[in-house]
Amino acid sequence: MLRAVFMGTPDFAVPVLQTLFENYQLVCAYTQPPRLAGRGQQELKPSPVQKWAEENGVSVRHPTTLKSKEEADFLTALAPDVIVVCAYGLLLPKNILDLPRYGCINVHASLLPRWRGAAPIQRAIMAGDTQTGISIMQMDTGLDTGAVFAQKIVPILPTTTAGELHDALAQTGAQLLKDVLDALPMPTTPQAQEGMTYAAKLSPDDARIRWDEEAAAIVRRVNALNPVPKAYCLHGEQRINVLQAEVVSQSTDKAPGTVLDKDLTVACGQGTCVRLKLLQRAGRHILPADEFLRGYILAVGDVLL
RNA sequence: CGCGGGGUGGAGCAGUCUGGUAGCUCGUCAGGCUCAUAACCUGAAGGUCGCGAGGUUCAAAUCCCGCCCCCGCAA
Repeated sequence: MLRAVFMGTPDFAVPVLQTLFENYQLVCAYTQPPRLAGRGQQELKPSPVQKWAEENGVSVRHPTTLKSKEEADFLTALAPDVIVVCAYGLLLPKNILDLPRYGCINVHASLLPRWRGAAPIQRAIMAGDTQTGISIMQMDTGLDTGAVFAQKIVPILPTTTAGELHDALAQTGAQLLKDVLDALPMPTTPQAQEGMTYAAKLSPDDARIRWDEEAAAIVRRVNALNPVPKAYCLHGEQRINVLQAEVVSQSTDKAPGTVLDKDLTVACGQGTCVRLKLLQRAGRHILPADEFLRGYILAVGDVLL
């Protein structure tokens, strides 16, 4: 049976970890060290991968770097046939990439070479892609540049949120990884030179709704940032998160950001309109538009910023 | 000790600063109107105001103390 080491950190990596645990000889899980997280009394919080691993009796290591001789020796002693990496957050030095018989295999949430990097799921939705997917690749020293074993497409609907896509891709990734591992040794295909894009990490600025964008783009932003970090706008001093919105087929000559009616239809760029469906003001729960309006006054004519 | 908002009839909120018989928009139930309705009219039920046989007071949703829970930002 294949002897594997896993390296990953967030929720997205857990299904992959689980697959390795259930189908192969998983000898160790690497993850990012516990970090200060949560509000109030900041507490050291283990990563989702660490949590799952500990609950299932998988030994965990969370070094701050893999470049030390100590880590290299430890990994060598584990003698894995393959190292599976999924959203780990640490660069793997060449000596480790070359250590296992089958090298290091990465599960990436995009159809490479499109969306290499940190936030492929959100960027794909935000860009209006109608499909994305999973790529299983042989890692090399570049950032998501390795040759690809297999890819699987996952569709993106106009209403698909990052949360939904995240879950779908995580499942698909775990499944496709298993297909590849079971087929090893398996040929790879170098990534195409064309069509390469980088999925930059989301910045706080990315979450701000820009009302001068067209309605469709605003909806994509809303979907891409749901459930985290949440697209938002301002009503005076009030921060209002928008969790769901839809394009409305009507036009307006009102300034972008203007509330047009009691159904929360809002003017966007080029005379387009969106209707806000799910909102949340700071400190409050997420609410459907009608309930939101029951306790918060967003009058027709008000302008969102 | 990272910053901050909130827990009030089933839902969402106001009332708390300036203590004094609990309010608003919905929902629910009953009846009416209507060809009909998620529309309209009338009436009704439903609240220990997060918890503490805590403190202050003649009197606490409101002031003070302790605890629990939820959420926004930041990480």
